[in-house]
Amino acid sequence: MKIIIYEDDYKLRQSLSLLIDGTKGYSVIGDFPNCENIEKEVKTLQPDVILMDIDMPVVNGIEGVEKVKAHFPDIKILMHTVFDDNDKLFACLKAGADGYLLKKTPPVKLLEALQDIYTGGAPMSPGIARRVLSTFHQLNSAKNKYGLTKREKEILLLLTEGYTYKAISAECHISMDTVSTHLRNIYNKLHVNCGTEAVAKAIRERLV
Amino acid sequence: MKIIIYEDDYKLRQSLSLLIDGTKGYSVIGDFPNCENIEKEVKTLQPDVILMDIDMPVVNGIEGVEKVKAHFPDIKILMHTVFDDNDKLFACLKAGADGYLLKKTPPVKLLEALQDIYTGGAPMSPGIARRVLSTFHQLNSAKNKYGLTKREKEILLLLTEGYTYKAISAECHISMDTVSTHLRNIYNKLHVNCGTEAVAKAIRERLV
DNA sequence: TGAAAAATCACAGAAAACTGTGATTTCGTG
DNA sequence: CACGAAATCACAGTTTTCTGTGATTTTTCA
Repeated sequence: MKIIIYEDDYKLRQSLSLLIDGTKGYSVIGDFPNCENIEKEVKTLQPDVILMDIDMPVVNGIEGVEKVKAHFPDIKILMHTVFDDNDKLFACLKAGADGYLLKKTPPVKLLEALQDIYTGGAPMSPGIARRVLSTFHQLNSAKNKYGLTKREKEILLLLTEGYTYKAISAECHISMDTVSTHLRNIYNKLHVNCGTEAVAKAIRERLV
Repeated sequence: MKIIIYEDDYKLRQSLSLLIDGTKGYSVIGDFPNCENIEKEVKTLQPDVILMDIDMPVVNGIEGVEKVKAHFPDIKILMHTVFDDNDKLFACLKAGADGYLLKKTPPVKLLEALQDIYTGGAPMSPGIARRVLSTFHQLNSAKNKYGLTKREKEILLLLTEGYTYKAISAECHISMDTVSTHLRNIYNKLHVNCGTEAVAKAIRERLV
């Protein structure tokens, strides 16, 4: 397994390099203090895995991830950082990071994580994984917090699909005035003033 | 750590129970073939962790998760299943599962996962974790596949927030006709016919 | 610096959406 | 069965949105 390390702290970079390169099966083929020339470095060295800090001068880790993933989506990137706030975390995940470890992770776990990511896993520190999963949780909950009726949901759904009042009336076999009434009630229940706002709210809060 | 097992296969249930209960620090306080009376069982036994199969007769694991999490959100639930398709996976996560292991997981890893979930982690089989992370990936990509200009994105954003043409014209210090023109171009680029449809597409595809 | 892209404005008619007010019918449940 | 919630319809007036057509100015970039 060929590894590159990006880490601005010189001593830490050396320690990591020693630890990893000194373990059988792992080979550190490069280490750098920031992502300024990451494209060239990756292209030249062709690593399997990149161990990536976030907070680095000049070009930070998140930009680094974007650059690498744009050209080499198969190279795995393991974030290694002190940040455990949601903003940084999800920015990394969106950029395409394949794993996310906090720096307090013990060396043994770090080596395991490298192995894991190399073989198709997605290692995360415990709290991080929990945070990621919890983004899925509420998706279902509070499903009907606005008290929409069955018919109202049906009509709101059609509205989100671009149906006009007339088209809805045809689809539901009711008069346009009835559609109008339903939508009026929907707008009141959602506390919005027009169709576009209702659609936005419906999709954002997954009401449909 | 007090554990309940839900698993319809009698022999597997016995094996799991023996394995886990026979390990120091783990205590299996109940095992059942389905989730029919899960609320009562959980209330009576007060487990720390539930090991949950999905495909069970009468009341399946996903419904089980929903029932437990509705009343006891702090009890951790580790899914243990042969299914590795996205539908089942995300259904479980939305229901509130805290971890997801495939049945091919070796016993040692299963015990580790129980420990992990108990201490606030979210253990997942390698491929599963990868699948979960990849849902975040594309969120950024194809950002501008419709070729919207800066101004167009700005106006589309306002539209999704419920601004009328008039309000947009005020906000952007341009005439209503210009707003009209911009939106006309936006609708063309997005291949939609009206504002609501554009808003729906913009939010669904995260253009704004 | 010259062509293309982006942003701006104008006018006008047609279509659609929104609001107010009021009423009837259907349906499920205590 | 009675009651309330849900669903239905009607009418009318106002506002907003959409479409067609055409044009000018500003910016960007090869």
